[in-house]
Amino acid sequence: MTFSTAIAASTPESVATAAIRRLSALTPLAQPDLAMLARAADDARTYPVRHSFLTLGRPVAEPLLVLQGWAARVRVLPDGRRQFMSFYLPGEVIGATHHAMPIASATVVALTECVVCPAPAAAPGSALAQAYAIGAALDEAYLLGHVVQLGRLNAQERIGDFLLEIYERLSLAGLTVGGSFEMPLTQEMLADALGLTPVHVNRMIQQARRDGELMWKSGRVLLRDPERTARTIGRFSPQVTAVPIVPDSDA
Amino acid sequence: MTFSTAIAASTPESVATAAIRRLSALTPLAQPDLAMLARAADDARTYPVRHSFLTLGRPVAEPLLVLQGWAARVRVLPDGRRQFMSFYLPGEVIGATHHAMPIASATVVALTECVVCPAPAAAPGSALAQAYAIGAALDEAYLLGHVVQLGRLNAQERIGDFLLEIYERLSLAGLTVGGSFEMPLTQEMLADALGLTPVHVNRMIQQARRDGELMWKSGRVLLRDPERTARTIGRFSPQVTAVPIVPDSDA
DNA sequence: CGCTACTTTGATAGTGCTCAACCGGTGTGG
DNA sequence: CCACACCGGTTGAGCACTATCAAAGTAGCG
Repeated sequence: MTFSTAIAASTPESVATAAIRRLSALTPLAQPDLAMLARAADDARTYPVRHSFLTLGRPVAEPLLVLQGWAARVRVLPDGRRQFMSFYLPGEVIGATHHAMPIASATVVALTECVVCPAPAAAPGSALAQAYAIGAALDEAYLLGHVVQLGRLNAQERIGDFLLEIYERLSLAGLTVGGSFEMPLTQEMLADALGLTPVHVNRMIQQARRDGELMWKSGRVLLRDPERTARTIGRFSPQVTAVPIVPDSDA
Repeated sequence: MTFSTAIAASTPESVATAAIRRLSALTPLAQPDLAMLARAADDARTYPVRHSFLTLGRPVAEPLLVLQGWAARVRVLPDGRRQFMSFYLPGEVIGATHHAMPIASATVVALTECVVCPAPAAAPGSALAQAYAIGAALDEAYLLGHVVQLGRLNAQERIGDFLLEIYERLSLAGLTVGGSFEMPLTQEMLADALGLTPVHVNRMIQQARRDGELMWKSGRVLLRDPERTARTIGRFSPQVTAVPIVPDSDA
């Protein structure tokens, strides 16, 4: 209940506002879907940092919709090296097992305090089902982007690319304010996402600051010129709008 | 028709043998499914090296079952840097779009001459559907493994891990002979998969040879002691058998 | 025989890592 | 109210791993 109060305190917002905003951004949702989500949010539960939502090799329970907070898929090597493989932000679904694989292929832990609720089952063909599908596709696109990032970008580019991706993702949920956003990760966590050392992450961030690329103070990041940064990295942004939204007849 | 002749020439083998063997290894297939596969293989087509099965941002056509050869998902940065994100080996499916995303999130190219056929649609609940589902889960597990590899393994470990993974995957298709297997990738391609330089890949391979870890001659690799190598890297192998299968009669 | 593609080798530079210490804010207990 | 501990961020020195550039060696193929 530390920094999340800033969001939860403002009046007409429910705990599910950001998540609903993101899903609506993927596909405009109709009333029944919104009602389902509101109802599901009544079962919201709060989990502390380091809580494991899923454990590698253990069965997957129901899919969870993240309402607030950050979670991540992580793998820890026997010698202690750690790698974050992907992140779950508000409006994203943990354990959306499109394929009927009952076994978790990775551990999912809470990076911050997290509020989650059961992801309501979408009626086949509904807008919510569409939103889930797009979400799953984005998931994979982010993962592919992560591979490129780790394989072919240098430290500075990785940091820029990562922040741009987070910026885009949080924007979908309405969690950015004028190019700035909450970044609850420590530099050590960032290092574990980017395949770097905490010390080196620190140095590269400082250089980016000196170069006027970003501001980063007390858990909040401001990207000075996202477009320019994206261009210099050659960042590829998965386009949500790539899906033709044909309202009348679809799958 | 270069090295693949070694496989295709032997008599009772069809062009689909390896693929069928892999799918059967994922889940024992019954007669109707096998018949479907055999029929689909009649529509097999051969594509040359560098053929694009899918192109980033373009619509996805029908899913394709790889019968022979290797393909890969690739991303090329504006400045020419290249990264392979995942591979498709015989028995694996290109464009298995579990989520209804009509747009390709990556380009898929043939790394060798490839024989592919349309992946026959599986009846819901059939063994083939189950095989596809397990295949999709493995796909994701390999991708997650790739992230860890690029993020937290050094050059030698990456090479070892990669070869072990390929060894396991080819084993499912029956394409290994006593710990050795065809490895059609050039060292440059390997570098693009592992996020390294061709020169450095070459040096690390030579060191692995000197250390007695492997033999590598004219496109064929022999791992001397896979278990030991796996242990020293701390490799995590996704378990196919995690899915309950009735034990008494298998392939 | 000469091409082309791939592998190998050498020398040198640079990016990122390791180790170690210090700084600053925050929470806790005396 | 201050001492202390703790966590995360910051800094420095030195080193290791990997990249870069350039060239030579090798094998298949027309």
